[in-house]
Amino acid sequence: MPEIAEVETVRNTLKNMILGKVIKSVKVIYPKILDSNLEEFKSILPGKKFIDIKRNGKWLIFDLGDYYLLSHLRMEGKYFVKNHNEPINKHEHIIITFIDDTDLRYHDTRKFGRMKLIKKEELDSTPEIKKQGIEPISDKLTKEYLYSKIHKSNLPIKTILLDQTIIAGLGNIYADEVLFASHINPLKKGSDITLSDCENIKNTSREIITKAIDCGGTTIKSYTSSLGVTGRFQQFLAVHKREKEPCLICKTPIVRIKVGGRSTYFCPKCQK
DNA sequence: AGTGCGACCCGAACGC
DNA sequence: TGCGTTCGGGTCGCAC
Repeated sequence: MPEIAEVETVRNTLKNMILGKVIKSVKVIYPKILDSNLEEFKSILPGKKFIDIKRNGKWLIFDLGDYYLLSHLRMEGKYFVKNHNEPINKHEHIIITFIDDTDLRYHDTRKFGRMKLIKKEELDSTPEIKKQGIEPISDKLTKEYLYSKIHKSNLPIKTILLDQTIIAGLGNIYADEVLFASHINPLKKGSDITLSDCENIKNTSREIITKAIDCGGTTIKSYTSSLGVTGRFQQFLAVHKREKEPCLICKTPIVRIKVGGRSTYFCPKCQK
């Protein structure tokens, strides 16, 4: 599932593949992916050029000149660049064809991803972007900021870390990893989180996301015509998806519980 | 306002 | 073997 590091990898890879390309036509096979008017989407895109690709939290932001195309991959969204004459896969829902007869194809087995076309000046007032919190790799993420957002909440810290309006881009995997690295129990209430905890969360989230982005970067060479989201970060996971396996620090079996409806992995000894 | 939960999807894992 | 059922996961929107 793409989190901030995977989205950053997709962004960098796509920049190398589609910047400068001009759209010839658009085919929308599954319109529910769009949070925009279908007819507008199909009529506005042709003629636009991909000028840049930005990112905010888990949102990809394609710069088309006077418009932005926003794209959220949710669980399994992927982009593929293919020749226009290749057969359309059953999970390819949006096809953007360029004047050089290559396609940018949006592929999503779960159909959870979303796209939205907005005028450039609307970016800062678009709800999806406006409510993004501070990214883990931003200098603006301070322990004081985190403490102010966390210490009045009765929710478990795991749930708080998944709130994109506080930290933008952390998902279920990295939230578990950050809490393990910070020695914080995922069920600890926001109101019990200390300033020192916040400093740990700030530091470990920056370290983990930076490392994950670096890992994603190392896989760029393996992308050819397909742009998956399989980074190499898996090999560094300390707790996530490691139920019953020994803790890397103390050998205690990793425990899996549900927090706020989400699978949560932690070490009961290291994360009291 | 803060919180909880169903809905959205469908492939994989599971149960019989 | 093959069928039906359950689960997961990010975010939204509705209910309380």
